[in-house]
Amino acid sequence: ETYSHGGDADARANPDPNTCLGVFGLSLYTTERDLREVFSRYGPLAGVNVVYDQRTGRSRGFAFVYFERIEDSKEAMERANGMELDGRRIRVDYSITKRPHTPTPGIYMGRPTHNGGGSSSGGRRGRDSYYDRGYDRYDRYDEYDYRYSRRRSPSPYYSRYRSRSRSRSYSPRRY
DNA sequence: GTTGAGCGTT
Repeated sequence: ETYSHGGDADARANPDPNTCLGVFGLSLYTTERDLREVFSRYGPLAGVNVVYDQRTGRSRGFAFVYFERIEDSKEAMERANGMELDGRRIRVDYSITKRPHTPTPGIYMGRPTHNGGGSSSGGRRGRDSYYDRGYDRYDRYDEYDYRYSRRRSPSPYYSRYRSRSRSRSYSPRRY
């Protein structure tokens, strides 16, 4: 195991049934639209989210599919796990994480600090406790994050390539 | 069509 969390390893191996499915082993060229086509066969979806590499903009090869109903996600998990998609055999399992990380608020939300300790190393600052509570609070995901995660075109890879070749198409061909 | 196995802040 690459995970040193001990008890969490079991939760990773056997996630509880959930409306959020993790889909792994995807082709780099499988888009959210492709996943939507496949997984909407099992029931209405609440959202689809391919995880992209922040630097390259390419797919990292896994995605999250959200169902409205848990019965549908169960069926999708059983039927779509191991299916071939874009030449890859995909793995489908209940997600252990529910949603992307909560963005940093940028302001201090913690308890007021009294300058008594002033330790730069130790202890738990107010910021940490804010994050801890934030996770629990938003653990039950709502429609808040999927609405605006859909606006971007799935392939910045392509748009870069397109604009480049487009500017080149005006130069004359030779030889 | 840079692959592995991947649980997420575009």
